[in-house]
Order: sequence, then C-alpha cells, then structure tokens
Amino acid sequence: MATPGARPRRATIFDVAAEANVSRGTVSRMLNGEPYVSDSAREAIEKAIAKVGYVRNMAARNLATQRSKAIALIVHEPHSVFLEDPNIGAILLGTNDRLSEDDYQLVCLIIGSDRDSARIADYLRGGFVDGAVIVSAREHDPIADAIAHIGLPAVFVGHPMSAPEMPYVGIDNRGAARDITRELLSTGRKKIGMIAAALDRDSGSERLAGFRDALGDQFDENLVVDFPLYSRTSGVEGMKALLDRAGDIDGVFAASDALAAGAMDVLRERGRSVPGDIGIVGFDDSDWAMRCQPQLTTVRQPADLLGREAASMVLELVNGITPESPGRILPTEIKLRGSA
Amino acid sequence: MATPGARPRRATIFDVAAEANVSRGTVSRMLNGEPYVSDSAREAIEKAIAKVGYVRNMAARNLATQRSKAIALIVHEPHSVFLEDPNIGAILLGTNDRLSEDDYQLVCLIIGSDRDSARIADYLRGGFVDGAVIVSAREHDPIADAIAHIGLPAVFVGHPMSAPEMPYVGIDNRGAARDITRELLSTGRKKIGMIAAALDRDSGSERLAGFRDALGDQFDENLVVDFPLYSRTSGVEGMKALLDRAGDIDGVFAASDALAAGAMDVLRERGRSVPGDIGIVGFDDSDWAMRCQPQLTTVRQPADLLGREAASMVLELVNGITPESPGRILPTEIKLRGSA
DNA sequence: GCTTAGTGTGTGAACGCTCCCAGAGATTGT
DNA sequence: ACAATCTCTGGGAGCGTTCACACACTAAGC
Repeated sequence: MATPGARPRRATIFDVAAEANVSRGTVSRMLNGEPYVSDSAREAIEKAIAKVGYVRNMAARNLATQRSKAIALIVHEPHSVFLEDPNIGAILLGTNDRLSEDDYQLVCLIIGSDRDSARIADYLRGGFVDGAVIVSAREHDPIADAIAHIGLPAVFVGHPMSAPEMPYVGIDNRGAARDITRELLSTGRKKIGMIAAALDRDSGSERLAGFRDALGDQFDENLVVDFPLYSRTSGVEGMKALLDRAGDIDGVFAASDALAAGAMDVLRERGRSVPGDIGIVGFDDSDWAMRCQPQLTTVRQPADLLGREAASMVLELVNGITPESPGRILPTEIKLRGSA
Repeated sequence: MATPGARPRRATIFDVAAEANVSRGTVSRMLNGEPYVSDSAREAIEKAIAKVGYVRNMAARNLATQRSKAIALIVHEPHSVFLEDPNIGAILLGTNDRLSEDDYQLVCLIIGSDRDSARIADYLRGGFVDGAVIVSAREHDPIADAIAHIGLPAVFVGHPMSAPEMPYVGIDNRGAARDITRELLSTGRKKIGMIAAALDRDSGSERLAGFRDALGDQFDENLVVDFPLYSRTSGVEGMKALLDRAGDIDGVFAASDALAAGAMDVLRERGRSVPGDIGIVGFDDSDWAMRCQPQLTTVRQPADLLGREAASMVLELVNGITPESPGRILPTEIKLRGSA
C-alpha cells in the first residue's frame, strides 16, 4: 500500500562511470583502493561521485563479495539483567571501538525470548554478518549450537562450558575469586559465606570454585546460597538466608557487586556494621561498588578490554587467521576499599 | 592470504527448485507466503529445503527488493552516559520487542566519536536499514542532518529542537517537571533550587522550563545550576554549589535520578537530613530511585514504551503510512516515595 | 626490432534473489 | 461448445556490485 517513500533512484556505479567517462571496472577499482588507476581517472571519478551523489549499495556489494563487513554482538540475557549489568555495556562499547578501527560495523542482537532466538539464528545464517561475539552464553545455548553449525567465525566472552573448544576471551574467575576470598580471610574472618549466582555459566561456577579453593577445609556448603541472576534482589535474599543459617557469620563473598549491594542493604537494616561486624567483598568493580556505603572491596575486571579483545579475535578469524591459542585470559585486579 | 573459512557453498533457491522439481519462481512464491502455490508443490519444496539445508541469502534479497527488514537504533551518547543511563537500555529493549513482532531486525549503532558519525552516515546511506530510531539527538546533530538528507524514514525519541518537523515520540517533560516541582512546593518548601542538565537537549531545557513554570514569581535564577550530563557526579557538584549559594535551601528538583542520588550523597555527608531538612525529587524512576536512602520521589517515564512506540512509528513510515500526527506524547506518572 | 614486464582500462559473467509476464490447465457461465 | 475466469507454473530480466580476463599502451632489456 503506497510506494515506500518514492525516493529518487539512487545513483549507481554506472552513473559515475558515465559521468567520468571511464568504465565501471575502473570506478570499482578506485572505490576499493586497488592499484592501477591513473591519476586522471581517479580525479574524474572523484568529481563524478560528488556530482551524482553516489554511495555504494552495500546489498549488491555483499552479494558479490559474499561478506558484509559487519559483526554481530549477541547478548543473551533477560531484560532486567541487560539493564542492570554494567559489564555488558562496557563490553559492547569495547567491541564497537575495536571494530570501527577496521571499519567494521557492530550489530547488536538481543535475545530476550525464544522467538528472538529463532529469528536471530536466521539472521546469522542470512549472511548479514561475517562473524559474531557472544556475551554470556549459557550451557547448551541454542545460539551457540546454531553458530557452530553454520560455521560462522565466533568468539565468546567468557568460557562456555558447553563449547570449550570455541575461541574465547575471559578472565580467570576462579583465581580472582580465590584471591579476593583470601583477602577476606586475611582480615581475620572466621565464618565466611558466599552468595553465588549464575551457576549455569562459567563465571558463576568458577567463582564458586575459587571460593572453595581459598577456604579449603573451612569450606562449609551450608554457607553457600545461589541464585539464577547476579542481581541486587538476589543479594537481599541471599544475605537473609545466610543470616538465618548462621547468625554469627562474619564474612561474605558476593559473586557480583550487585549481589553485595543487596546484601549490604540487608545488613544495614538489621543493624550489622560493615566492615565491623561483617566483611563483604564483591566482584566486577561496577558502579555499584562506588555507591555502597562503605565502598566495596571488589575484583576489577576489564570489561571494555574483553570486548576489544573479542573483536580483535573475531576479525582475525574472519580474515582466515587461526589464533595461536583458542582462549585469552585478561588480568584482573583487586580493588581494596572499605567493605572488608 | 588464506581463504576465509572455506565454507561449503551454500544451497540456493536453484538447488531447492531442482530438488523439488519445480521452478525457482514457485520456490520464491512459497518462501514469501504468496498465494497460488499448490499443496503438492508446497510440500515438495518444504522437503527439499530441509534436505539441502537452504536458508535465504539476505544480501540477494535486499538487492532485489531494495529493502533490508532492518531498523537502526542510533544512540548518540558518550560512553559513560551510555553505561549509566537506564533509560537507554529500556528504550533499546522496547524497540527490539516491537520490531521483532514484525520480523524486523534491530541494529544498534553507537556514536561515540566523530569518526563513528561518518561511518554511520555511510552505513545508513548504504541501504543496510530501512529506517532509524534516534535516541538523544543533540541540537544540530550531524546524524539528524544526514538522515534528513538521505530521506530515510526516522523517528526521534525525544523532540529534537533542531528538527521539530521530524516524527518523534516523547514525554511532556515540561508538564511533568512542573507537576513534580509543585509536589515539592506542596510539602511546604520555601527555597527551592534545581540541578539541571543537558540543556542542549529538549529533555533538559523543558524540565528547566517546567520548574520555572511551577515556581512563577518565586523562581530564582541563582538557585539553578546546570551541567552537560545527567550524571551522579554532576549531582554531587550541583548540590555543593547550591549549598554554597544558599545554605538555607530546603528543596531541590534534580533533572534526573542520578543527579538526585549524587545530591543526596552530599547532603548525607554534610549531615542534612532528607526529607527533614531538605526535600529532593528526581526524574526518570530509574533504579537509582530505589537505591537512594530514603527512596526517591520522582517522575516515572515509560522508557520501554517510548521504544515500542518509536518502533511502531518507524514501521508505519517504512510502509508508506504517514502518521496522522508528527509527534506522540506518552504519559508520565509521579512516584511518591520518601524523599520529599 | 622483438620479446618481456609493468600499467591502465573495458567488458562479460557471476552473486542469489524477486518481479513480472506469458501461458497451461481446470473450472465456471451462457 | 466456446469464451471467460481463476489457479498455478516456468523462465527471462534486472537489482548494483566485484571479479577475472582480455586487451592496449608504454618502457625496458637484449
């Protein structure tokens, strides 16, 4: 119904060629920065392009070259987490920055529902993108399977347990969790619990493993609670549960800053002082950490660099370079603040 | 330098046609859900598609149809704001949801630098998308100009002052600011200041105008401070400045919740009680509002619906339907909590 | 003066799809 | 029984590129 826009016909490479009195081959070579274009031709083409207002038709180019110069960023999170999790935003920006250096375009695909999953799998198959960066894949993620099946160059942020052979970039969640738990131990805490989350993801289960590593014999399964999401509300629930189980608990490792923030709210409500009565440490160094009172001792993870590195890797894959190692681990850093 | 992937040649519509013993015309009709395809043909084609593993090549389709079934979401914000502002995420998700209902794909384009601007303008011209939703355009935004020039169907979230004739969806910032300021007045405050921000955007300047409306004669220019960004740090600075200018100030309208949160941190530090000594109201009803102590009285704006509505409008435009009114205003709601 | 190599240019043939038209065959109306 | 209509199908043309090849011209090299 009604012609869409009825925009004037766009100028094509033919128009430019005619205007510049050269052939389309020459125009194409010039456009692609290939050698063997004389100065006079170059100049005439530049003038002609400006005159007829030519811009490349990417659909045609994609069809002819069989590539799109676009990379997908696939985020698989329910809406609430997408909004709350600052890491995702930072990864997004890091990826975008790196891709733009090579004139690749980032295309964000958000999986909220199963319906999204199917459509996005089609999209990936459809040749719209040359590669993908996948954030926060779960175990048995249908998208991860689809990508493997299509054979699309892809890099995971985080190390998916269900596809350990795929290229990934991540942090040493286990080591970092171990280190920050030791930090908590070093303040003399005796009864330390953990609010864990997202055990269906590598980050979640590794952080728990690191916690266990640090505690060794002292590890008490009863002092670990876990939740599906790294959210503040889970932190609230988790802290309440821990206090119920052990009123004399004096240290808590929360698997994310948001969890820690929720936990601290509960403690404030119940009149327990932090770090006096109980020490708390988090993970992420997100803006939650700075907003807590006292500010949170936590693990800083370089989210933007994770994005950059993932982008670099996927570009390598797209260009047929096999990375020497399938995974890259970026360093983390403990940020000592007041909460422990 | 190494063949990219060397993936096996993908099945085309020809392969399907051959396998099903029909012509590509019939396959195409079937794929596009057109009438006049016999049941036997349909069945044979379905089998053939499954057998050869066919998926449409979108680049080819786009070239033939001259449309892409994709809509761009253009976010023009420095990185820090992108990460902090919860509205952007909600708009993003709302837009994505609406588009997926019509099987359109959302493509996020983030403008961080000028370099991005140029590349994105090219991208938009390149025929990758059929339309665009633009979030947080500034005055004299180069992208807005580019879009107008290309003639791409576009809808703004917020009402850009430099392009008032463009379709947009927004809220009544001025009215809402007036209402919440009156709320503050109704608690008996006498000396009310405002921490304004982003005056180069409609949201910022309209909120200031609404504040002025509500105060009428009592308006005191000296009690207004303004900042470029709606950020917590601006709120900290702003509150300090206001206290310097008028130590007896007893009410503050912050143009965003993040600003209000910063202001409340300063007040806590200085030992002023909220809402006892001073009443504070914000704007956005973001998660900042719930995290403040006490929780913030604020204006709820339906960010996800803004996204949905913008998506609906751009889909109409793409389909050649001219919206009856150029702009749509969504209702806001005052959330009374404890801060005023 | 004849090959050889290096530059620069033009053109046909894809790329994989949709659109459109011609036409076959079945069904209906008079 | 013949025209008119409706349903379904096949295939040519075109979308705007890139790519590979053929060719023309120039400048050396022997």
